[in-house]
Amino acid sequence: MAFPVPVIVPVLLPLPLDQPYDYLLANGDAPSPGSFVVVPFGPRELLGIVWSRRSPRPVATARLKSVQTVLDTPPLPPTLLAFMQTVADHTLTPLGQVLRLAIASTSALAPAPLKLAYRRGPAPMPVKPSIVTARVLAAVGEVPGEAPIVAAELGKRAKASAAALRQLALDGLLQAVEVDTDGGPASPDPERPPLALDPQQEVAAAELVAMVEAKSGVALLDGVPGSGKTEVYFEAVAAALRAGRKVLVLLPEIALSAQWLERFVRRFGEVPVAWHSGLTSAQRRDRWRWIARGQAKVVVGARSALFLPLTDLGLIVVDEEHDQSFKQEEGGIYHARDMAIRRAAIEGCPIVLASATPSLETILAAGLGGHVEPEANWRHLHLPARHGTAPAAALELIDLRRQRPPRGAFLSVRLRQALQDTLERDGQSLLFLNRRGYAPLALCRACGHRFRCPNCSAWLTAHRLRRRLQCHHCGYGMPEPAHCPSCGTVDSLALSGPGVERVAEEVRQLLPEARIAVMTSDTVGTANAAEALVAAMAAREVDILIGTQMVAKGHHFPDLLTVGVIDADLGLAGGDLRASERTFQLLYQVAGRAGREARAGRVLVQTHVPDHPVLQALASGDRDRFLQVELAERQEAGMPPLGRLAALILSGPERPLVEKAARELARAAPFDPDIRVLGPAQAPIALLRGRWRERLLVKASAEVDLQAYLRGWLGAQKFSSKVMLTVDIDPQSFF
DNA sequence: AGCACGCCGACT
DNA sequence: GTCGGCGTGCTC
Repeated sequence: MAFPVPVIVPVLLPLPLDQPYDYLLANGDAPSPGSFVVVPFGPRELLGIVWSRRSPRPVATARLKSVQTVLDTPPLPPTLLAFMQTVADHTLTPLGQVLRLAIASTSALAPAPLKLAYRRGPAPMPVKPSIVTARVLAAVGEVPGEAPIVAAELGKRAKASAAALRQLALDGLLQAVEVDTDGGPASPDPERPPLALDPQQEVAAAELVAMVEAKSGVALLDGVPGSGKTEVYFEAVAAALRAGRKVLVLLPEIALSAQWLERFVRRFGEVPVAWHSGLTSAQRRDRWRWIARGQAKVVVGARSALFLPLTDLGLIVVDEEHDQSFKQEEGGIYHARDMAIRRAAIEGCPIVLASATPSLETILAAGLGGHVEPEANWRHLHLPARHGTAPAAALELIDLRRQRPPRGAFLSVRLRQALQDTLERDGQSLLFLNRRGYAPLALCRACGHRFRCPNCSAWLTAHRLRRRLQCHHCGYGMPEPAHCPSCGTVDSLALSGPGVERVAEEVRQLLPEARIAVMTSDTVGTANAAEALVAAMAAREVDILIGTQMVAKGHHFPDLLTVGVIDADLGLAGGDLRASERTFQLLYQVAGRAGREARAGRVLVQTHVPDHPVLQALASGDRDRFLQVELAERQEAGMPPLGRLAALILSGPERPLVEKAARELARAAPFDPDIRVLGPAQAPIALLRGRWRERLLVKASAEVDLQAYLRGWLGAQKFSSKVMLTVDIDPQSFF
């Protein structure tokens, strides 16, 4: 008989700590790594997980505290633990902070509460039952011991109140029981007939299926909007399901729409398990448990789904892989696409990156740029043709320097005519302007005072509908002022520049009979509202849709004939590293909305710089030429993806302290011939949410171990507690 | 991340 | 004379 020997278990806590702490467990067997435990930590009690390796700096056994509880929640799988370590190493984020991403919510760990239900009780049927009693007894069935019915459901079916049911239970006519109603998710069926694919799609699908069978590989699935990328990767999903393995599909939050789910249901008969920020805590709890228990076969979610405890993964898909929203900027900075590639490697499964406008990183790795050989195990699957026979939309640049819109207006004559013409031909139009609100600048007509945010270095945007001035970087807002706070002049507010609300106003004056809708995060706050507007558009209840980048994402509107881009130059300003790439992707996606079925569409792009390479590439429809030029430029500048980059951001409420810390940090940078440290310089938005920001850029050649260099440098640094350092590996934007 | 312990200003 | 500010440091 074995004596219960106390074991030492390392426990990782969801705090910004880089190491597990050791605890004692009194009764023998150590729980497996990934198990959930509650431990005392200083004066408090915390939820943590058993980690896979001991703390590197052991503490005397006598000083160890004991694990308080081992929860019976399924442990996080070993592959997820390995993945968490990888993410921590790559992003220089403390391991414990990465754990926070994997523990969706504490309530996820509680089992679903049991529900009150009733079945037929032992008491005999009364001779003269009341009407309600008769209805209830008819609903539950005659025989005691039949399957119980959940109280709420029974009440609804028999039109009986909760009190009436309670009374019947007291009388013994009903018997109250508690039931577990969590039956798990529906199972998508891979054996249903696949959707019709054309020969090129068949070829791509077969390659993906082969990758699923080989359990490895990275594929760029590259095809214009409407080329059927989704249907193609569905066949890889089916192959993984047939092999009894599971699938994770990552989508940008906004793309996780009813339209995507409908297509999935059409192929697989059931909905997948969706994971996104809009779930209620009960939904989150149930779904997390389905996934942890291995019941969820297909999980589709936004970037946070990457940390779900899926086991037996047979395939990961990152759809719209170029999308900016895959880059998480708060609470641990990581890029979901890059991390998904690492998770696939750890899980031993292939990964598909789908996009009509792939990121330069993906283009380069797939060997498409012609700059370098493709990385081993990468392949490029091209879907050139549009599914169906829609002709590609013609794209026309409108030179605003020559075709100046009327004073105070933002639509050129050419664009106005196109809208009118489209309306007369009974087609739909879409106007794109990546600017919320009415006007990006509010000023006093009398003294020129400009309204700015007190917490950020940014102007306030005027929102006419709400009659407010609003900061788009923090929550600050104020009512539209009746008089100027600077000179006191009454009614002197002038609104300058266009926002979508103002464009809507202009269109309304121009075409009073048109049905107009505005789609921005202000007008459609929830996923459901966005869904409803998309449905209204698809049902031809809207003639002209005006929106921000929300409208650029994969919606399908068959009668959309005209797409107008109000200001193509917006994204090009600012000298951002990825300005060209982003603008190209966004405008290409917007343009892809036009004329997707039988009728030819047209795309009109207003610009002041029609000669800009991005716009020339768009006009010629030559995506690959744009990629060549852009890659060559990045190579010249030593910028990603041909070089490596990290941004160090110091921030804090006191400007001098932040500046001093930044200077000292730069001075402490170790010398390395392959690395250049630039800065410090003020971040483009120097004041953000009340914090001053200074930035350093670390540039290295592609072969350098940037993380090792940064660890060596930053590990030795001490900061005042009023200054915070954020490390952004492979920064996407410079804000 | 909390929370405690530790040194300098305005109050019962 | 204390109450309390938040700056530094620790938590197995």
